[in-house]
Amino acid sequence: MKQKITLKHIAKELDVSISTVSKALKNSEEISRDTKEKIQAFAKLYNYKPNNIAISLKNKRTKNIGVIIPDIVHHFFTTVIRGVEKFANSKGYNVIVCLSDESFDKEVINMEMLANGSIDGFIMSLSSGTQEKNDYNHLKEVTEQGIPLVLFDRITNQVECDKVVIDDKMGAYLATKKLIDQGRRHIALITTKNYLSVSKARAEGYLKALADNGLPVNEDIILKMPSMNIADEDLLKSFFQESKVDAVLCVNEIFAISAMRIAKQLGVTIPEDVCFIGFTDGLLSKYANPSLTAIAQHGERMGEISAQMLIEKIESENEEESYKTEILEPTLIERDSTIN
Amino acid sequence: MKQKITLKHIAKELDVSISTVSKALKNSEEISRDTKEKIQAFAKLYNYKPNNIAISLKNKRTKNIGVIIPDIVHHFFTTVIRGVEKFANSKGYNVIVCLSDESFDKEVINMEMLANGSIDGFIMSLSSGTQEKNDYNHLKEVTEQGIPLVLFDRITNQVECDKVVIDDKMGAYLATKKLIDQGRRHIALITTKNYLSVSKARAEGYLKALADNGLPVNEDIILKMPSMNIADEDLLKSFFQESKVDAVLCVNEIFAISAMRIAKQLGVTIPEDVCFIGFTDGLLSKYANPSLTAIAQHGERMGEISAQMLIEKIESENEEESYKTEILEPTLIERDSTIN
DNA sequence: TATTAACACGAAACCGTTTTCGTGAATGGC
DNA sequence: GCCATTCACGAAAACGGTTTCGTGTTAATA
Repeated sequence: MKQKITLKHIAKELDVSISTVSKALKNSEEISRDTKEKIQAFAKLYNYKPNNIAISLKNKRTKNIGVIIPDIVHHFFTTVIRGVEKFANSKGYNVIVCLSDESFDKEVINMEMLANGSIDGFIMSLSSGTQEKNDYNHLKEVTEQGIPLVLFDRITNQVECDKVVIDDKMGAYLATKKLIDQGRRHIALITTKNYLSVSKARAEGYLKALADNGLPVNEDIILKMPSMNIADEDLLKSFFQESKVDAVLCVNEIFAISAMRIAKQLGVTIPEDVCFIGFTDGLLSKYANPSLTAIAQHGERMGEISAQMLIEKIESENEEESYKTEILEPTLIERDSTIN
Repeated sequence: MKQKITLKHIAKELDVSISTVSKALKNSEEISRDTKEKIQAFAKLYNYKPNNIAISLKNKRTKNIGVIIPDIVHHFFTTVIRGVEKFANSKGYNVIVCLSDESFDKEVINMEMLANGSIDGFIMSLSSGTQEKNDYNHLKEVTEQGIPLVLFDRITNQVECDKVVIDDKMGAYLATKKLIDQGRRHIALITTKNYLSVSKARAEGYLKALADNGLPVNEDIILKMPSMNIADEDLLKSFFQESKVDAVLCVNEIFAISAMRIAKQLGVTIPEDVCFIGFTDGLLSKYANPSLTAIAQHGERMGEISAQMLIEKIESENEEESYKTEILEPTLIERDSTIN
């Protein structure tokens, strides 16, 4: 096992001072050409690489960014991470990923772990626990310390920082409008409990589209699922048996896929009898049968933009506090679960 | 913006030395009770937290582990990360995730970035580029420096280190055996080019099952897809038109789902006419129509074990080089794409 | 020849901790 | 009242770099 070589080793070996070695390796003008060549050759031979930790301590810059997300086994979040990674790596940053597991406590613990020098800034999406509890002190503490923070997708207006979202309301509006234009009049909404910011915005878009087109709101066909990661199949079954609907908008893929399956079992033909549109254009939508028309959330783009905003803040000299909210436009990806 | 407080600040403020503060906060016996209480109260008031970077430099321990995977928008890898996160976090470690994007060069760059002090050890799965190139010098360099390394799933026997895999050969054997037991005689294998270690192992299991049951190998029904992330649909179509098969084993979910779709389009009924089994029991398998019988790879467990092995190596005192290979048993998850 | 400037390098501080060792003061024993 | 402990704390080195400033040597200038 060969030990990592340090400046001190090189200095001792070549009988010069540590500062000379440091400067020589940076090609400083101060050092004579002979000495530089000698030192550089030696360093290369022994594959010298400066120690990141020491540099971080000196510069007070880690070149790490912390990403805290609720869940990683989730297509949307992984695409965001990919976007973050891509941009961050191109700027020489590493990405530390922490999972809050939808829990407020874990979110706090993770932030505290990273906030003590491990990272230069945060990119995060709020856990449902945090949104439910409505407590954002851990975020405020971090921003007060001057650590840049970018919130994406699941955000709050109670914290001042940069934000990146897609226009969820518009997405739901687009989808609902599409269904209305196809002549659908009894459009169901399958969503979660209301504390998630995105669910709320999507419901608003749905309601606005109905209102703009003179359609009544029927509370009986707005179905709220108890969990967000899995659909309650019994609930869906009784729903489709009892309610007469000709279209369904779901706030996520899982709900949409499950709903389609149950509907098919009950003899419904898709899209003729009932059309389906889901949020989050992931693998499931693409490979569903019939394939699912979906609102694309552009996760990778979101990740890239988040990383870009964060790194700009990190590397900007001035202290002026100005925060932007970037709003991405959702896209309707038409597939076989709607007509045309 | 309140600056982070350091030992030095506390020391100056309370008019004691830095070492006294450090000891007091560690509840050292050396310091009098009065002084300790005073210092601890002050530290708590100003929410003092030691700087991780400084501690890392001092201890030569970062409490970070680096995970390098080929792709993150991939169910299996995300489950592994979740497992790693879970175990690592419970031991106070953070996880730095890097994506090699299936590229040898990126894998090398990522390793070098992290190997200079940023992490205490690596967990990784080889990129296809690396396996194709068959060059593992970057791994060897890292292990020679004494940095612990755990390889999972996509491994190589050319590097001495701890490894975690599932028994891919056994998985394929199990699946093929299952199909044979159901009376299937013309069992196709849909796989990738052979350089991926896992594909190779799975092909072996398939062949062994055929041989053990006296069935001939028909090269015409072993289909090799050009890409591993997406199925070539034209290839699949002509395959199902030309070959008469009564069962299909696929080395991943995407291939299986795509194959089922094409088959259905050609009038095949599943599972009566043709049975399907896929590798990687992910969301697609679960939500497919019909749902897909699959070989579960237990990604999360793999992640946990990898993290455990790595952290044991990191924290073990002795230098003795002994490496284990942990082999997990795959499980057949029966669903509607096979009979029973 | 004396002064000065350029050159090439080293000493030391610094980043924020931990930890070893030393030391002055208070206490105890005789 | 003297010596040896114990107590409570500080000084300083160390981790591995970067950077400012100082300095001895040489060469150019007056």
